Amino acid sequence: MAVSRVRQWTLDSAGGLCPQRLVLEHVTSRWGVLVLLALQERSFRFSELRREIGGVSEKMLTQTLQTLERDGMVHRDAKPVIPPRVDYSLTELGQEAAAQVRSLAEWTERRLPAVVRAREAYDESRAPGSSS
Amino acid sequence: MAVSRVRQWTLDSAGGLCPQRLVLEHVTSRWGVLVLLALQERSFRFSELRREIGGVSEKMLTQTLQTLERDGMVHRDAKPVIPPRVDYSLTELGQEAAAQVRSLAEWTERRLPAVVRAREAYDESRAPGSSS
DNA sequence: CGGTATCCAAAAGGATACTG
DNA sequence: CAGTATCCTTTTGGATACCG
Repeated sequence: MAVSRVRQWTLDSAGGLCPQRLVLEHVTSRWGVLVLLALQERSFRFSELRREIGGVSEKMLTQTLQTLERDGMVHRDAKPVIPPRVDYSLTELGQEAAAQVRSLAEWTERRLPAVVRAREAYDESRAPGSSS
Repeated sequence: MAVSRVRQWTLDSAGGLCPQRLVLEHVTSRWGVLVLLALQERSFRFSELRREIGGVSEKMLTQTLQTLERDGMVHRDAKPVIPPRVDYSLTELGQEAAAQVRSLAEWTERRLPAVVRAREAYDESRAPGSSS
């Protein structure tokens, strides 16, 4: 399969990220993950989504939504009313992305105990005083 | 299911990332993805892995490997010989992580054409001169 | 060979003020 | 309400030099 060729996933000739890597970056980015998970449930208005996620600045939410919209994952529905009302939802492509991300998120959650144990073992194995 | 609670995946009380989010960050990080994909094939020595991935600095490869080792994904086997020889391979947990990441990577690759089309449509719809 | 330590440039990200 | 524009801080990451 094509993905087995690791070099394909590294830098492009110009020193930037390859196209597929950019998409992966967008959907797994700090806020991208949370936007996809939230919108998978239902559509949200901008401020509503901001409250739902929590801790995200206006700037970053705007940027994340625009990136995902450009990538064809998010649909933006701006109603021409005053005050402005904009609804965000997932496209077909976005639903697929959200499903992938959710799968990864659920694996992470399932295996978190194993990771925590590994960390404790790792930290203890080189803790100061362990050999005195 | 637990992951549907988006708030659980956002910031912790101290303003940092929640534990599961940190793990996800590690396995989907720029070099973490490439390390997992490479080591899924076979084990590598440090310099060998560095060449295989390409474009990664010593510092970042070291950092990535240490993070993944601490998380219990990567096994580090340092042979006490001169010159030093260190082999890296995936643990059981790491193999699971690699499988998840590969699945996401393959989806990205499959759907890249749709993303590219979406981007073109997006860019063209607000290209200067489209309304003059 | 396989790292560590340090320094510095670049990029990400938050706070604030302002606009349609 | 839903952004945009600007500034500034924090984080990331690469280059270099050195060590076991």
